[in-house]
Amino acid sequence: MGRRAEALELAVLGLLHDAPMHGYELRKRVNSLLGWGRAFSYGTLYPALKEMVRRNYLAEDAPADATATQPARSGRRGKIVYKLTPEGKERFADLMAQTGPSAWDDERFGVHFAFFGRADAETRMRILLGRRNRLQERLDQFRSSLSRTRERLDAYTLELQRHGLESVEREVKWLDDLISAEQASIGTTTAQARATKPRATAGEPPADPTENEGENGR
Amino acid sequence: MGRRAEALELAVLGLLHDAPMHGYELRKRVNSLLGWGRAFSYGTLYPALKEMVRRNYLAEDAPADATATQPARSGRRGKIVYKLTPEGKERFADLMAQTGPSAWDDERFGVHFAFFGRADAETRMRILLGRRNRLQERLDQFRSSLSRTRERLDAYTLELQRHGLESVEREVKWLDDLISAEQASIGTTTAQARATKPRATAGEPPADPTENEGENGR
DNA sequence: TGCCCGATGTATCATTCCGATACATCGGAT
DNA sequence: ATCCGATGTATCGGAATGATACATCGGGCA
Repeated sequence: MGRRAEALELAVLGLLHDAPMHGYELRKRVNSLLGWGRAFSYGTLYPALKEMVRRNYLAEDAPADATATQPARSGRRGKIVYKLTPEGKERFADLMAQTGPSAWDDERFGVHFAFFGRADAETRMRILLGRRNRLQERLDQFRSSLSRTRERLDAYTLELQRHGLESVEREVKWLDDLISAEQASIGTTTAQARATKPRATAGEPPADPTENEGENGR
Repeated sequence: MGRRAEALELAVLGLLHDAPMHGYELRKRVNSLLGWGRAFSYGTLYPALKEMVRRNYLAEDAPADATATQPARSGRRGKIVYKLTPEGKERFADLMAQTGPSAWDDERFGVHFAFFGRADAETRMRILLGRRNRLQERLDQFRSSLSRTRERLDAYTLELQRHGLESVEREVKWLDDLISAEQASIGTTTAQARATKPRATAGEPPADPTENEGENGR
């Protein structure tokens, strides 16, 4: 199926879990959900949506808007609202429950993480751990290959390498913090509304006192 | 031609500038040069190499290795060493001198930066500035879109957003530092071998929004 | 001595994916 | 009144990937 398409499928399923949407908005949401990464194009989204309808994960729905009576207007190209079917919910649950490399993959980890609120604690932990280990591994072989060829690099190339390394290191640290937070919350939670936030670092950047945190709503 | 292919072309040209190589090693070097990003596959590399040979940027060369005499062995699939032609050097210089979005693009910035040592100071500065502004812009619209929909996000999604934001902010800071370093070295250097390293973490932050080409991504 | 195996090496191809574009409607600014 | 940018659905040529095939080589080891 292709890793990327799989990530897209999960993202669509997850977003439609909250509310029905049409393609245009879906695309914006998916791409802002993953923010940083490469954006999905319509050439990927629409075929994917069709396939998902075909498999009965989604249902199309053309809402009768204000202009109620729309008779046999053939060439009419109306808005199409997609919503989740029960099969779609099931599919989402299946995909979320996966803990193999297909979950901590570069392409797919972000989507999985975004919907962690709908996964169980054990799954979360396995994915976090898997992701962390993969990055750590990559870090190690990168470092060793660097030390083998360091002498012949000019200053800019070297700086690029250093910066890349630092980024991945930071990523690992982020994951470590998240893992700690998860572990802490396992101890304190059994059948009770959890209030612990996954945020465990002492950051200040946004300077923006928000109270959000409904934990996972719906 | 495709952004990605262009990045690959520049990387190949730049690497062969130092020493001839064959495809296998070329691929390893290119991919470790960019480290973090997506790796190029052979299905991309070999066709690209052929095209570059066709355009006369590269010359193939089957070196007579230690086992000197290799007679009319027909089906022999030998190693192919690629080396830069004068046209190739020219092409490299042309690509490096570009300062449009095609230089500070997500795909291409890294390669350009890696070979900054062979670009002049003015080009370096323009690319750095362009890249910085592009990221800053992306940051702004991301922040505003976040504040518009913040209330309905669950904790994990929010954390993902926050982390993405932080990464880009850090990237901008990195660029700011590099820009400061470049500016400092402009003052002290005219027609002299520069020994200053690009790394100098005493940034004079943004200060001045110079001209920018905006070009939008998603 | 022979054999196996992982690294090196070149090459291709079906499938997947992107980027550009076409087409259409709508609300708001001038 | 009309222009224009945002919203919206859809497709297609071509670019890129991931998998695979094929081949050589050096070294470990029974």
